[in-house]
Amino acid sequence: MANIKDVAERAGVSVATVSRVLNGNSPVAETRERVLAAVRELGYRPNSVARALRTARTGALGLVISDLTNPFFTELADAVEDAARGLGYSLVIGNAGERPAQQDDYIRTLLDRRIDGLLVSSAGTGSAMLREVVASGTPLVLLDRAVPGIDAPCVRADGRTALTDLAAHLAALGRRRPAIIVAPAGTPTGDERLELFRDALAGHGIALPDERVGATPDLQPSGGRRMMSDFLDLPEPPDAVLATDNLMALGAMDELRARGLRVPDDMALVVYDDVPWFAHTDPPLTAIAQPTRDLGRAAVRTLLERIEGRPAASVLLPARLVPRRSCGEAPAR
Amino acid sequence: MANIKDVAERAGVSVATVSRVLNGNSPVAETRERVLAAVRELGYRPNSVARALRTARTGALGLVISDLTNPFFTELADAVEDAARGLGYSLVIGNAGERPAQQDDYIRTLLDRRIDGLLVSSAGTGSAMLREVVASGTPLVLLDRAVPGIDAPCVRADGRTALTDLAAHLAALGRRRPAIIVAPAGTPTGDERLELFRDALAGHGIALPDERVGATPDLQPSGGRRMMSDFLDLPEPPDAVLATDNLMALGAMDELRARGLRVPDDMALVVYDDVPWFAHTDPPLTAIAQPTRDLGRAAVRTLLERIEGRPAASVLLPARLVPRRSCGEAPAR
DNA sequence: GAGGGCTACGAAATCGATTACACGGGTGAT
DNA sequence: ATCACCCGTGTAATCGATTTCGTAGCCCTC
Repeated sequence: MANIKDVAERAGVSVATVSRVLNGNSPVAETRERVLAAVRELGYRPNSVARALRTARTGALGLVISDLTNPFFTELADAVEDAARGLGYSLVIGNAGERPAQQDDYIRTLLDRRIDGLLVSSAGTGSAMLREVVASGTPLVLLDRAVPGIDAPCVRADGRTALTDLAAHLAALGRRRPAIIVAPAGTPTGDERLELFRDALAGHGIALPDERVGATPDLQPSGGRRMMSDFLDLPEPPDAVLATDNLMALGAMDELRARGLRVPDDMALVVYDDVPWFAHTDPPLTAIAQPTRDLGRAAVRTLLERIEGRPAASVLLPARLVPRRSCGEAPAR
Repeated sequence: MANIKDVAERAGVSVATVSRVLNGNSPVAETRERVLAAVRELGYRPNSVARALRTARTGALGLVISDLTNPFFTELADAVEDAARGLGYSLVIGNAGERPAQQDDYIRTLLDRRIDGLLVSSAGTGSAMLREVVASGTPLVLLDRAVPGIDAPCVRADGRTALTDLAAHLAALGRRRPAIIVAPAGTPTGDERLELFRDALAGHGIALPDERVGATPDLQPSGGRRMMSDFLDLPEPPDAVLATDNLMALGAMDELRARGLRVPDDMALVVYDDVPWFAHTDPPLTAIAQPTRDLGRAAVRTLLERIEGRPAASVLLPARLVPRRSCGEAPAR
């Protein structure tokens, strides 16, 4: 592949001139044409590795995502990728698969690669490597999941309004014994959703006792299914279940179907994360929609602020309730 | 961040020695300990940009995927990412979103970044930039979709056996009027699936007339829905439909539901790509499962062969029929 | 017409690693 | 005892760009 020296020789100028023409920094001479012609003829494309070394900017962002195969994170990654490209950045992606060790591995190699900035939707609360990121001065933005003790802006959705609306929705439909399936205790996201939901229900005089709070070890269908099964085995089973992750909701539906129970007649079901699929289930599931693409965009924008040296604050975008038919009664629309 | 010179000074040796200790190339001296101590104390990590410039190897692979939000490709990307990491490579990802122009854009920047090898599941048949990749000498492996005129190994699934089995399955269940929903004509994947299906059906004396072949402009639910609608409006509607992409199947299901038709009683439905979700639909959909993760692994392995200068052949892995309940009768299991 | 200020450009330093080459000193063979 | 060789190490070239600094030539002004 042709390099800048080849171009310089062909155009009969120095490499400095070639570089200047290409970066539009200073000159505007008639050499310009000769240089551009040489570039064209040789099919020259600057080596961005060399450029990165010299300028200390790689033009790449790192994204470490907790689980790429979870549709919510897929869409998030897609939005991030889109935004990054729009701003001229490439994206180096790492899938932690919810394993903190792997996440740390990735962060390390991304730092070695001198990415210009890092986005992390952290698996677990493992913050050892994240602390190093902060120490290294690499711009960092947390995505979807805040990490205690890490001083970096966090971009995520706020479920308060949506959960308040959901409580009202359930109360209006006469559901008195709600339940919730959450991530393991200690997960900031899970804890928060539980707390907000409980508060919102309290506003309608509805309790959410611990027996109707099911924590799964992982965010997988199997966990959701087991929790639903436990709920159904209670002396007084719930009449509505909120699954705080889309995969867990899938499992919960399986269990209902396996027992021959129908949604919404026998059980109301609500899912956190409005992935397109849920509009195609039978019945379409009432969902809490996080503004996924907006989150991705906002995260990249925030990261760029940091990269360019400006201060950047955390971003909290409202999630909203999307009523469909899984709690009874058609949505107003 | 500390660099190799800092380490050298602290250890009282030359940078060459530091490099050699770290890369295990030649020495085994007692300086070794001093160097390692200095590395530890300074928290030194080699700058891979500099290393890449010098060695002409970036340790990164590029993946241009046709549509990241399509679950089939999500899983494929995930498998590729996994395999790449396992072999010590990072993955720079680009989502073409089925837009050839964007695909070319990505390929260009990936080449500029001097990735060690490139995986492309090509959107459309746009091969201009792919031709350049081949010309540049960058190892290239095509994924899932072959591109005519591009001399590079292609890793994909072979649907022949699965479609033969499907034809038998449908024939055994008494379905005589099958239909197929495919990608636009001219798409190698779509054309091939149509042809194989038609051949397989012919083996059972079943015809697949053009009126029961629906081509959608895009691989989206909306297209699948429209095609299903067209089929249902035929004077003699089909009694079984094969959707050759999972998203199109979703749309097809929507249309059936909207018309109050039931699967499998009123219509048998089969989906290409066995994404986990289809096991959770009601009824669970009979599917043609591509060995997605194996494809990803094989693709990376093939790419590495090329990177290491060995010749590499195309790989064709068999897809298989996963009978569930959407064509009638419970699967044997 | 001399000095000052631009402009356009080249020479060379630089980024941070790897590596070819040179060299000093120890070891083993003869 | 001498020579060849090897081992461990340092010096310096190198990868391909960007950027600082210097300079030649030009125009302008007084």
